[in-house]
Amino acid sequence: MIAGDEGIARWRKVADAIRAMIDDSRGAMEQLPVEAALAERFQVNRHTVRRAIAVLQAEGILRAERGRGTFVERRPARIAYPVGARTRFSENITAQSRQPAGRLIASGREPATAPIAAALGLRLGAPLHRLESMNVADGLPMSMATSWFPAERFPGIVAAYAETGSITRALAAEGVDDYRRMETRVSAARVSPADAEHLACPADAVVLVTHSVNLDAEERPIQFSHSRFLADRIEMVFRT
Amino acid sequence: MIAGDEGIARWRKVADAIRAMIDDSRGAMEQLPVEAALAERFQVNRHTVRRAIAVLQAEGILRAERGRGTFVERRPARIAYPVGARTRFSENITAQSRQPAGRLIASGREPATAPIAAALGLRLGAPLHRLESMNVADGLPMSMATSWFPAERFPGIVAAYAETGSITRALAAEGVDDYRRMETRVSAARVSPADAEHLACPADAVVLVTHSVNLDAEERPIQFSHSRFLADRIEMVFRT
DNA sequence: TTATATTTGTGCGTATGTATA
DNA sequence: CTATACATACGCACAAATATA
Repeated sequence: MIAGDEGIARWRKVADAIRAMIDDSRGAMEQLPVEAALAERFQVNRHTVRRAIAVLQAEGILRAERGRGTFVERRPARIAYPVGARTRFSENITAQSRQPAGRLIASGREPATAPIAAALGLRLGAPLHRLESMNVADGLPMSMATSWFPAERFPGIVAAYAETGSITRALAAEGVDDYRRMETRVSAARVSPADAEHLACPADAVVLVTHSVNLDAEERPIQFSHSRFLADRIEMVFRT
Repeated sequence: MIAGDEGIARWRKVADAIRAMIDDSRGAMEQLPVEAALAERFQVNRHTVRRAIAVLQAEGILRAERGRGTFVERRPARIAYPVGARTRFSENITAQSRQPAGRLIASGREPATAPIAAALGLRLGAPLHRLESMNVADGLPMSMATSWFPAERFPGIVAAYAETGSITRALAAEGVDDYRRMETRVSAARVSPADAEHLACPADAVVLVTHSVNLDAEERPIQFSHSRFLADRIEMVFRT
């Protein structure tokens, strides 16, 4: 295909060639030729083309749709998500004139594991309410979150969230007028299969993973949460 | 393979079964049976097993080595990387009794593009020094960074970095005794092929992507940087 | 040190399923 | 209903890296 490229697998060369095609078109190419045509053009088997397309899908450059074709992804700008002591999902989203919504996915009562007990200042095994939720902006899924609350202090937190779709309002219903975020730990990973299902994203999407602790006005921990934000839809902004 | 699972692809079922095997072993399983054995056990073609293994590799659960076998990844704990106004890579790393090192990968002189000019408060096309570097802790690559500095104010910044391996010391050599970080924007993505080469990581690794601006004591922007941290080696910690 | 076997990686051919146009 | 286009699955063959006798 190219001179002096003996040691490189064909599917890599095909992937590079397709990437170059897209770059060269400068945004003009919206759809890829069909797999059979690409296989013919590069003189390889259709499987080899498919492997190349698979990696380009993983890179977020292409999106294949069964029965329709393979399309070049135009990536939308990320929503900025300022994180600070007073971070609230709904406020962040409404501030960008988008429509926020929180949906209860699942909930349960469970004993505190070591890291959560430590974060919340509880004894090991203390009863917690676990709340799995999804956050949406303008109907587009943005993130999944798992939150733990001390069950004794917040007996009705799950019901309150189910009704209001907002952690802030659910906490208010349980008597917490104000709270602030203490620490946010940020990492990243591939989306889990279960989250991918809810977020309606590719199985190999990348998520920003955060762990954070919220404190009430008396500096008592009230919530430990673990959120997964779709990395191609959100960008976190920290001011220091 | 399992009753009542008609609509699910075989490779998915195999992937789920392997994931369950690993979970069930509770860390005891270090190596997977060979592909042929798995194909026999699950009564599928070897390609089907390979596809399942491919997704588990993408999830970071497995690592295949040609000629040796397929191994279960034990994931090492991430290094905490506190980010604040006074974030310095070397201080962060030494604070955890690890040995930091910065290496100059490439450099160049180029005109400011619109976003960089805006971030640095320069006119469009103003001359910049671009500095590509790699940061290492204990000999293990941690991140790649691209930094831009106003070329007129910092004519010798590249040489100073090449000599010291530290942005802080290079800026000091150029007359900046102190600086602070203004804003950090955090997202995530798959590693680029070029970065994967330098970081010696899998081609499908996930990176935390940050964009940040540093200011000198007079609040003048002195540096715009774009860093890519390997997400499985580092966790950023923001205190708010 | 040298063969040989083992194990993963690549590539092709073929067939069939499923969603879309 | 038919043709198109991507998705899944199997079988075969050989290459490349590693392990073992």
